[in-house]
Amino acid sequence: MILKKSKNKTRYLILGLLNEQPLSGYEIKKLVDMRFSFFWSESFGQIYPQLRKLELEGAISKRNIVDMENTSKRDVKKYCITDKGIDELKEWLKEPVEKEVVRYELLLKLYFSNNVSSEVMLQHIMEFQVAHRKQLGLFKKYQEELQKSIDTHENYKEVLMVLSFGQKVWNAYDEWCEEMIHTLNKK
Amino acid sequence: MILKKSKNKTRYLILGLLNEQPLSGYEIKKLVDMRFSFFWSESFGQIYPQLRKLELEGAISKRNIVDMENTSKRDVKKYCITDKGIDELKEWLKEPVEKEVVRYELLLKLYFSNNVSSEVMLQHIMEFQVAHRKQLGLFKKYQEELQKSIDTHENYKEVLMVLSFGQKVWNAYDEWCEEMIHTLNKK
DNA sequence: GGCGGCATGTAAGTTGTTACATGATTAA
DNA sequence: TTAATCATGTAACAACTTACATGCCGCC
Repeated sequence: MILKKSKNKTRYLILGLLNEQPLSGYEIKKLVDMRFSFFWSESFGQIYPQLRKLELEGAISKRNIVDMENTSKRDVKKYCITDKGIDELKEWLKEPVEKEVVRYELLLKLYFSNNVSSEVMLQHIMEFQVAHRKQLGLFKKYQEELQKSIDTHENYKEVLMVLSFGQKVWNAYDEWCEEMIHTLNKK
Repeated sequence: MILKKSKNKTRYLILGLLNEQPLSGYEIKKLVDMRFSFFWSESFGQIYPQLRKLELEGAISKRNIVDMENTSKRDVKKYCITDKGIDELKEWLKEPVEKEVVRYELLLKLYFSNNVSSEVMLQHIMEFQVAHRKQLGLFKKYQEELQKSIDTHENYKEVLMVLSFGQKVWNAYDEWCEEMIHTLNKK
């Protein structure tokens, strides 16, 4: 009987984030959208059920907070990581990284694009460039912000490395787009 | 009543490939694994049912071939694209490209890696580099091969553009790995 | 005789998205 | 008062993987 390991990365994403600070499901979603969106994504439909599962298994614990701070009566469900959860996170960090999932619809279309006028591909590539340039601008902003708060971040070096990856790769995207736009315009 | 468009890209992958030449399900899988693996993937569990669906809808047609060429009696199911299929392919090519799916487990681990010794991340990054360097070497080989058979490829320009994307991005991966290995070794 | 590749397919399970329901609070 | 945002959740669906079943062929 082989023990099947969970391929569900949502689990470890939650553990990783809760290891920094207690969070609610909603806050996790927002954090991922803001910080991780260029290399990761999650939906509520994944987060909430996984939170329940992790709690049942004792990897995280729930604290119903009646929010003393701002006198609002709404109770937010904040989750904290447990020792068991920390252990599981560390185990996962040591395991080999699985091959990343990438699916570029742009390249699929480009490959088959001899069936369509070159203006169409030009348009697609220009849109791709605009979308990714927006992200490219954000990397610098994040890096500067991070510099200001080096002391409060125990993992600022790691975050810088992640941002550096983004910058390098998104820069490659941009250069490629420039070349392709040039090529297609000559046609 | 809003018409829901198929987000299932397998459909268009099949149409695109069959527009070049008639193929069997098995051949489609092999082709994707060889040519597209750096930006796309498909499994048999996606291909075969989609072939059936496309045939029922009249976008492709089946030819049971008794394989005259090599005297084997096995019948291979070769599929051809129909005019209806060509129309659908062209329509799809014109539609805006959806945001690509990317999920880098490596970056997720890196982000949380202050909880684990730096040797662990060093190992992960080195493995990432080796795997991607292998692909980086293939790009050049493909380009050279393509040069030899320019005349027989009506879409060689498009293929070159796709390969150029791979080269630029995989090169960025490699540079980033080099830097990170350097940084982590100093620790 | 057995193994690997060719070839087609399906069933079960997992993963992930989307749309919706609910309701409170906040800001225009 | 109406829209947006906060906040939690679920149900239905869609997409995708994995493992298996089947059987042929060729080769060592």
